[in-house]
Amino acid sequence: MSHRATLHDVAAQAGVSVASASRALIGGSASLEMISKVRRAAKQLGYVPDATARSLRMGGTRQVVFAVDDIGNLNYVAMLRAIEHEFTGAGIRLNVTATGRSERQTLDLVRSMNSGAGDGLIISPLRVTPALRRALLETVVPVVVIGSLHRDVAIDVVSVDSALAVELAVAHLVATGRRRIAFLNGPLDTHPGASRRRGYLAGLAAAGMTPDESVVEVADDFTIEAGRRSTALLIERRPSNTFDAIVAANDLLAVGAISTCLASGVGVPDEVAVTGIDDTEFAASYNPSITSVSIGSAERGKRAARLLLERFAEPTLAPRTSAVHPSLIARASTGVTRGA
Amino acid sequence: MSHRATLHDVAAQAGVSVASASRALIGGSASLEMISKVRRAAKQLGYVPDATARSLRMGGTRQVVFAVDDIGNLNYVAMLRAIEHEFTGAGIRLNVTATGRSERQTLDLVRSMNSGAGDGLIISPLRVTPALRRALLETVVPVVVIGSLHRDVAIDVVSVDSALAVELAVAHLVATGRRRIAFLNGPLDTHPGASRRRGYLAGLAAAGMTPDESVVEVADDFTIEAGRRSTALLIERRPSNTFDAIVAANDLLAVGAISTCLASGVGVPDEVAVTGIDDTEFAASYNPSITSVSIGSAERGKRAARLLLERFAEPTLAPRTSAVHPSLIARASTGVTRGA
DNA sequence: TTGAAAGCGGTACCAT
DNA sequence: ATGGTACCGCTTTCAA
Repeated sequence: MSHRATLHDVAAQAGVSVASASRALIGGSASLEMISKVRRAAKQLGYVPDATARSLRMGGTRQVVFAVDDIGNLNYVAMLRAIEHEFTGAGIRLNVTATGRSERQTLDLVRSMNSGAGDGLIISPLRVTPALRRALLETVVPVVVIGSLHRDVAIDVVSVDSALAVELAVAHLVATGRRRIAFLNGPLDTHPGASRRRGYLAGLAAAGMTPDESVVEVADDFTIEAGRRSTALLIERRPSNTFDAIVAANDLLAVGAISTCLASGVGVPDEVAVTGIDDTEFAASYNPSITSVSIGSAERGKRAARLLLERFAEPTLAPRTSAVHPSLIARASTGVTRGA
Repeated sequence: MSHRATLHDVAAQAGVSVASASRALIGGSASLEMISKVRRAAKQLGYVPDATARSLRMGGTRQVVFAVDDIGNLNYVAMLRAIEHEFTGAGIRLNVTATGRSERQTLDLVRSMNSGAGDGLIISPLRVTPALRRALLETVVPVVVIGSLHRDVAIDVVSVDSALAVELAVAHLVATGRRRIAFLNGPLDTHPGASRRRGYLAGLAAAGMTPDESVVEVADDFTIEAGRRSTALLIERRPSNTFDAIVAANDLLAVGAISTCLASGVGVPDEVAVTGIDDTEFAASYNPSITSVSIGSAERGKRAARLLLERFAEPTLAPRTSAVHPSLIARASTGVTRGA
């Protein structure tokens, strides 16, 4: 068997027309005899329908693309699992692609949707540049953004109040007696970076504290390594600029912060309390376990999938926004659940 | 613009034939005037070629599928990145799919390759069942397995001596003075589970130690949570069955082991040393940092991608096997690099 | 119920 | 260099 069997081969083998063969397999009108004849031939030849040809004819791959910046972030893994779960059963396959932090790659990916890469796109971009926004609008298939679009563009969005997440963290630290709260942020040109900074300032203001930029560091990425580097800078400036807490903009940064503190002999949570955001398994399992603000990653994934599914069914629906509420999970890194 | 522009539309707009339009865009023989005319029309209409149609005609999606069991394991993320890196530039898109631990899903995925899901498959299966082995053999597109196939089936494989990895861990523990070494394994019906058990026994034998099944636990998954549960059982049996080290079958299990030990008041590494396997970022950043045996995940991903690329170029190549060597990275969890 | 034939959107071979 | 056309594999009218 040097070549894959096509429907033609099956029809020939069964001694019927391709049309009949197609109907017999798909479930059109066909006699029982026809059905058994064709099925037998198909089995004999090991026939498998060609998805490409079917897509071309039917217009639509039964495939959805999920695009994330950093697949190494468990945050996205949680979304991925939830999305996959929604689609399984709907007979839709999920195509995960990491856009690798480069705008070029992201744009290519988004544009590829117009050439049939999938029937829909779920994307969670760190940076929403004008070019990306335009590309998303020009996409012919439905798009759902997990994150924010900055403007009222006509696209479905699942969002979370990222600033509020940080406010919750700050409030928790204040409530547990911390007085000088440092901030370990990610890049300011990302949406999370920008909004979390706002949340930090709002949180301080709510507590009647004045911000001090000397205890604010901006990591160049939302990763452990970047968190480590920036935390080292923070510590270097001590004790002249001291602090008794660090609010990290996500769990990976928090891990970087804690490991660096400990390696420098700074106790966590005794000397410095640390909080993260995302409530990943990483945070829950770290030592000490990390207080983190859940921004409902699994829930957002689930909602994104449903929005997409609903739009498939009803393409003329007005664009919708679905918001998830953040909630803080207190753990050992802020000293609240010590001994747990 | 209610409908996507097709090549027909472009040709009409430019006042030329579809054949000429195709050539002008693809790069066949065409006059400069033709090229500019067609390109202008294409831009005007926002024409984007349909990948599905092209695939059908050309035979081959420029897409490769990478299938892993647990996308939440950073081990696979390392492979993914390496693979992606190799394919980028070759103009091949990588389609990542998590097979979610269920054999059904895995089989469906593998079989879908025969219906044009991609031009090739890289798969790293935890369990190689007879059904999976058969499905892999029946696949019409090239397959590369990262792991092991148990038999000399005619498929490219990138492997690592998983048993040796555990032996290295045991030897390291022995060399650093540990005398009763517990083993936290993953499911025995997986390839890693089975071979790592062999490595554990071999390692003990090499050190002149006799195995004691009361310090061996088999977690029901290679995850943190499973590791936690099994470690709790291990600890429960102390001090009657004591141990001063735990060899975990991967980093996630190691994290589960350490966090459970610490939560139970068992010091790491003072009372119990712990080692992992995979050398993920998780291991490097944990507190204490975890001694882990690298099994070259990135390297294996890279090699798998290259094997596939080479087979694309030379389909008649004899099946090859490429082996990576494990190496131990000593960290704080075994007390060697304390204070680092 | 069945078969013949027209596409789906491209590409490539064939003449011109 | 250009246009006409067959064809990739499948689904779906349309007649018979």
